[in-house]
Amino acid sequence: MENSGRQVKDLLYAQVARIGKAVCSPKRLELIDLLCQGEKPVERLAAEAQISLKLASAHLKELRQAHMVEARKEGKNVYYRLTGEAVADFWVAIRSLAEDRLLDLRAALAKLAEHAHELTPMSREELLARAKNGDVVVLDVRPPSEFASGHLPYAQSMPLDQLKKRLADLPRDKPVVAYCRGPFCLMSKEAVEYLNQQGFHAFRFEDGVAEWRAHGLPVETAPPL
Amino acid sequence: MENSGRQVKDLLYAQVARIGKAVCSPKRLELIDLLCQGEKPVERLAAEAQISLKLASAHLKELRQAHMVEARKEGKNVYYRLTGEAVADFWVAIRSLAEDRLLDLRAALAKLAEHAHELTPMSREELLARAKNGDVVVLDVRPPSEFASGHLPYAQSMPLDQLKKRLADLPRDKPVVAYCRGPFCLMSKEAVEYLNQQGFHAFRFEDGVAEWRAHGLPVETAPPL
DNA sequence: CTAATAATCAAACGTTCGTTGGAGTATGCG
DNA sequence: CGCATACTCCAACGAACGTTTGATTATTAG
Repeated sequence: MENSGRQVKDLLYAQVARIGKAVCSPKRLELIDLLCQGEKPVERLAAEAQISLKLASAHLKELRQAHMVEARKEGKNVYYRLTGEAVADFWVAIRSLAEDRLLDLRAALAKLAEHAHELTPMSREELLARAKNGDVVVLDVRPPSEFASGHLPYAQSMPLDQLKKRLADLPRDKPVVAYCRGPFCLMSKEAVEYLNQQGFHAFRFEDGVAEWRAHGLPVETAPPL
Repeated sequence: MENSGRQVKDLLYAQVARIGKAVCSPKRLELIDLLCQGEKPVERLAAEAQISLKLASAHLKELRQAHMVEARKEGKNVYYRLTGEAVADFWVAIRSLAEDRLLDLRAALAKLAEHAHELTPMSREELLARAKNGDVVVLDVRPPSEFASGHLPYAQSMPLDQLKKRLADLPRDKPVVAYCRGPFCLMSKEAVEYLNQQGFHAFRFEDGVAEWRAHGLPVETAPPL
């Protein structure tokens, strides 16, 4: 009786540990972060996480066995996606806990924002209101496919590699706020540094779509233009 | 430049993976679950998780290195506690995700509730309101020390091993709702089965204090009597 | 003081995990 | 058809992990 209780408990905790095992590898976490931006084929995931295709495939298999991602085959490609928003929320939660508890991580993030003035001094709600009014221009500097599968309201797609060619589209008299995949992504930082060099009033917004949605705010999925 | 970006990202994801590593072992998850009930010395943690003292010590060291628990020495004992409510919230979150995604876990939990009528057919808010009115009696069947360090409002302490002696304290004309450490704890199940055998109208409530608090509901820390 | 308790440390075991290389499977193209 | 692409499976390596054993450090009791 006492022993059967132990067996049940071992089984229950072991099941939760399957999720834990899935998120104990840095590369798997990075893949989850990438998949928060929308579904992608293995090849793209491997390239963006800078690992071999084989290794990406192996890690994705682990994530699939934990039912955190699922695959869809289309032509020669296998597209992976998260099994639900709960997985993205969990990624936001574990990253938040790590930021909260691990001083090393907080120090590393602070170093990324060493030019403090580059960080947007606005709350999510304020940004949303001012973007609605047209008081600020919100730029999504991720690749177009990620923009298409979900972006902040009133944001316009401005992939990092097109920024230099499309400077004329941007106002010089209004604040420009750039965001990308989230706090661990460096694309918006790069964009903001370049824009400020060119005389714009540019700020970085740390949220990605996953953080935005996890805090209960709306996300648009159809391109606005 | 591109390479330094990789180094930064590797560092960031590796930090988050420290949290993941801490929660990839079933025993460590069980220790976290136990510590959600309040601080405890190593010996008690080891006994309740049914592992050796040495092994418990080793696992607690891992958790300490992830800054999820901290220790306080008092006399011959070392008392461990969670470093904050965020850790308890995270435990609730990872367990919820596992319940959500892993069919094996859902099946095991359903088997625990095989007598469906034993589960409380009430929301948290409804239970709180009816307990306030005195329409139901809420029993905390955990050990007294855990009750003392935090319990549901209007609950009375009724440790499982004292239940048989104190049956006279319980009403036979009102529903009796018993809770314990949470969904993975079997104490409330045992209590409810016994009470129903004895002719009471007893129900199990799956939440523990951590679940209750994570959903934004109030927790009392001083014993009511 | 010595003896006993509570806990950690150090070493060692078998196991599992991350990663790589090679082979194998399905799909699309010419 | 044959070849290239996209991916998965299998085997193998070293590294890291979970667990146990024995020795070691604090603290209390006698």
